[in-house]
Amino acid sequence: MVLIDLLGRRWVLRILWELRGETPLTFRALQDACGGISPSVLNARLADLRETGIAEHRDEEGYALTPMGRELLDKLMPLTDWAERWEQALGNRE
Amino acid sequence: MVLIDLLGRRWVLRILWELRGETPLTFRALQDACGGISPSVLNARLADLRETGIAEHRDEEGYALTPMGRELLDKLMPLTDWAERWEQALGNRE
DNA sequence: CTCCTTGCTACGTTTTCAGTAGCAAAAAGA
DNA sequence: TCTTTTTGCTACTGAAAACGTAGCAAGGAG
Repeated sequence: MVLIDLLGRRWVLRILWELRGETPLTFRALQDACGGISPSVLNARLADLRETGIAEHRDEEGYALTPMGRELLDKLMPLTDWAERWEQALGNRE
Repeated sequence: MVLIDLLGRRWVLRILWELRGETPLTFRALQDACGGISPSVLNARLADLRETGIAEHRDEEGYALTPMGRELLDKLMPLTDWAERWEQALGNRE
């Protein structure tokens, strides 16, 4: 339930997704990747993710997922299969 | 990405979770299950979920997941394992 | 000393959500 | 038939959150 609350906040899933790469992203790079999220909100969400041990800020590198955060992302990735079929089903009905 | 956008909206994950049972829920039952979400927002989110074929309203019964919605939930359920370890790790550090 | 990058904070505007009230339609009960 | 309930919402106001832009302090590069 705590997880539902966290993931249900706007931008959290997106940030997780944008941090899927191997190399860390700077604050501004992450902002751009998310398509122009405002810095105050990004900062708030990063605080959430850091407090819960999902993301971290590495000095001289930028933001990245913790090992735990990466596990979470790994559990989320299989959704792409479903999402593909889903989007196709949606397309066929409009 | 469309999925990230949809699931990232407030209450959507929660509604999905509350519809996990076998029997459909009425509008008000769902409202109570979500802990008092306001009806206008619930209605908006249900519209989102119906438009995307994830939930549906069955006459004389109430709201329930479509087969596709249930598949999505099935893909989401394995997260409980991770969430348990995560909450435990959080508890140990505060 | 200047210029650029980085990680933010400030702040006014806009959007969304919360919370309560209530309505029309259908079903249930008397 | 005439309430009373239940159900699925809509309306409205105030509060909270997000947007969008500006800008600042600290550090590094030139």
